[in-house]
Amino acid sequence: MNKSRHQEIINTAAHLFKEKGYNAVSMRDLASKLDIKAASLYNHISSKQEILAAIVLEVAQEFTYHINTIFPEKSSTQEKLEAIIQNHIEITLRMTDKLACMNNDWVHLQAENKEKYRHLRNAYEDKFRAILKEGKEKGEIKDVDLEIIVFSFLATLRTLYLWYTKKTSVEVEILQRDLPKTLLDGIIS
Amino acid sequence: MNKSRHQEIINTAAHLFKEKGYNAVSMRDLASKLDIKAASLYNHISSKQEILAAIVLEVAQEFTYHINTIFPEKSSTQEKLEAIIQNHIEITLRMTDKLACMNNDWVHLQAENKEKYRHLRNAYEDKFRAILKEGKEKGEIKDVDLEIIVFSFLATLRTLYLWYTKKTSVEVEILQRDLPKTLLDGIIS
DNA sequence: AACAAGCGCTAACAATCGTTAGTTTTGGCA
DNA sequence: TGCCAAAACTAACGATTGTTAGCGCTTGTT
Repeated sequence: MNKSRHQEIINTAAHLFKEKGYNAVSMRDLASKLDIKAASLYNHISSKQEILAAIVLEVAQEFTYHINTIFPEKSSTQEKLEAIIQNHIEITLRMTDKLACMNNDWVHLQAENKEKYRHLRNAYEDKFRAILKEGKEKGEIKDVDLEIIVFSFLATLRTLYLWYTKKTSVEVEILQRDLPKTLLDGIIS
Repeated sequence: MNKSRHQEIINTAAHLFKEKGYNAVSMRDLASKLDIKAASLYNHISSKQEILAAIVLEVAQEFTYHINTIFPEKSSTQEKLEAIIQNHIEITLRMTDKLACMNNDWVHLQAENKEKYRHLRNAYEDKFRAILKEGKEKGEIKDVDLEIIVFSFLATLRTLYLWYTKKTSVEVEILQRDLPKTLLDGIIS
């Protein structure tokens, strides 16, 4: 039940891109999934590249928006990090296909759009870094190389969609309960 | 300084596949990087698909081999996990391009080769799971959902090559020192 | 009843793809 | 020097790619 044909095309594209990758999905593949001919797509979109940009930038902006809602001062570093983890889980559930597509296919964006994406992603990472840095200065976080924390957190959070495709959605509560534990407190008892 | 032209082709292909993805690299691209014509490639390899399979399966077998060298009984769970982390770091450094290619492009393998890869990967994950399970039974590991640990560890370890391209190789010792800490003991002080 | 817009269609384009056939060049060994 | 195999080349193939042009049907509004 899509609002417009435009959105329907983008959603279907995201689904196909997730499975096969941007370059392996032809406009004819996409059209056939929608039970129309490839040329008919161009009544709704202007190019294949535009579809990719719409998908990637939508998700990237979603992340940007959410990290900016996290209070700068009030809560503890731990609470902030937990909020970020919950954001990732929530977005992963809500827009699985588009998120997977963003992760795998942003490389295929052309000049301006690729730069826009890179900018959004860097801004997100910088926000994340800043939270960790503050936490380290306050002594709430261990003395471990900061970039390694950034990397290992985001590596896990960004690829949650891989986990979600394998498991049933019943186990989401377990993910929400145990993923923060694992990332924040480790696994050694 | 490659042993044979065959290896040189595969190494160059891995490099290009890493940057642009399997489908975005044409045989003409590959040939031109080697200063020859596309048709000349076929004196050394039989198809583009064969190149991909060689790359992906080589790396997958490397991982399989290494996890089988980890003692089943002797060492503690922590030591085993540290050994696995070191393996991932070492392989990431030694065959960055091929590893990246495996992670991104295994989807484009055809039937038999894709199945071979899936089998190797599943076997690796099972070994990893078994180590964790044993650790949990011995009480060496926290009572956290096992699949979440598997996922978050492997998500980080498999994408180390992303980190490596950004940072200088000088910081590898820091990675070897702090990544195990981060993954095993968490970041909250 | 006439019109316009939305949305599908067929047909075709130029470009590029992986790959093959057949030929020439190269370089090391007899 | 002459030979042979390895490895380069040119030319071309059929298929597929993203995209455009132009046409026709449907539907709701004037």
